[in-house]
Amino acid sequence: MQASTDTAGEAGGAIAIPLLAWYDRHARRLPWRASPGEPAPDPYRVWLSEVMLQQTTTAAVAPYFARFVDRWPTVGDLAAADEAEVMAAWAGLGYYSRARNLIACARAVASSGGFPDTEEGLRRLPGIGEYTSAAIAAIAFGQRAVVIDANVERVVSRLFAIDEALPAARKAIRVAADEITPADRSGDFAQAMMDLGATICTPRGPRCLLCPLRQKCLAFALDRAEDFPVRAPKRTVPQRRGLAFWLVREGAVWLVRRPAKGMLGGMRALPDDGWSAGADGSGTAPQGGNWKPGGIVRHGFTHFGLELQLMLCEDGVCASLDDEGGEWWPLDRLDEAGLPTLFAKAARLALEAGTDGRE
DNA sequence: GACCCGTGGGA
DNA sequence: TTCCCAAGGGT
Repeated sequence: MQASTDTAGEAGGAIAIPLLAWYDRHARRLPWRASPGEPAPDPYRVWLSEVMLQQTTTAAVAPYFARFVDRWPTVGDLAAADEAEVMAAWAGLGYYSRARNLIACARAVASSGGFPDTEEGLRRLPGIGEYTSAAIAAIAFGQRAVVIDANVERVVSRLFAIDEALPAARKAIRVAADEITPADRSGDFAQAMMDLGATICTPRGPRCLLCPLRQKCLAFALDRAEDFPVRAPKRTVPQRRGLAFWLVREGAVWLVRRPAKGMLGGMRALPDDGWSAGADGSGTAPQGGNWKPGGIVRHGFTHFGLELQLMLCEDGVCASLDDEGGEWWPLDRLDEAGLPTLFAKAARLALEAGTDGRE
C-alpha cells in the first residue's frame, strides 16, 4: 500500500489513515489551532496552550488563552512581564506551579532566541515534560513524536484491549502508540487521537457506532470498550479543617503572598492558620484582633477536602498579622488580586456578609 | 513508582 | 449530592 511509507511499524497505516480522514472532517475548532489548510501556529501559542491544557479542559482554558495572547502576544512579551501579573492572570486555572514554570520557561526561551525544535531540547525547559515536549515537537515543528496523554492512553488501551492496570500499563501503551503513529502529520495524528478521545472514545458512554476506528478496535469487538483503561483503585481523600482571616480597614482587605512552593504557591491569599502544611490548621486566630466567625467554605482539592472557617475582623486592627508582611488591597479592585478559587469563595462569602470595612 | 499539586463540568 | 477525571510535571 502506498501509505505504508508514511508509517513507522504499523502495517499500512491501518489506524492513522482512517483517523486522519476523520480528523479532516471533524477536527474541533480551538483557539490555539490553525484553521484547516493554514500553516502550523507559532510555537509560542502551541506551548502556551499545551501548558494550560495540562490536566485542564479545553473549555476552562479557552478564556485564559485568549487573555494571555492578547496581553502577551509573544514569548518575549511574557518573558518581560511582571511575575505578579502573570500569577494573577493564571488565578482560577489551578496547578499554580505551571504559572511559575511558565515564566521561567519564557525567560529561558527568550534569552536563547527561540523555542528548541526537538523533543530533547524542549524537554529540558521548566514545565515541559514527556507529553508536552512531544506535543510541541509534533504540532509546532512537524516532527514525528509519540504523543501520549490521558486521551491517547484511553484510545490505545481500548484499541488493543490492554488488560494491565494503569500506571503499569503505560509501557505497553507507549509501544502500541509508537506503532500506530505515522511519520507524516504526526501532530495532526496526536490531535486527532485527543479529539477522538474527547468526543467519541469518552471515559464513560463511548459512542462506538460513530468511531472511525471501531473495525480496528479490540475492545469494541469484545463489547467491552468501557472496561478500558483498567485503573488502580484510588484512595479516599482525607478531610481537613482550617481558618482564613478577613481583616478589613477603610475599604481594603489584608492579603498575603503565599510561599513559592507548596499549596497555591506564589499566589495572593487570605492569611490562614496553617491548614495547608499537611494537616489541620492550629484553629487559633492571630493575637490582637477582634475576631468573629463569618461562615464556612468547603473546597475540594485533589488529595484532600477542606472545611475552611472564615474569621472576620472589621476594625482593621491585628498587630500580629501586620507584622508578617502583606498588603492592603482595595475591595473595589479585589477581582484584580488574582485570588485562587478557594480564597475567591471566602472573599465572596465575606462580602455577602456585608463586611466591607466601611461601617 | 508514589505522592503532591486545582478546578470545574458532566453524569 | 457525590463521584469521576481532564492535552501532566516535579520531586
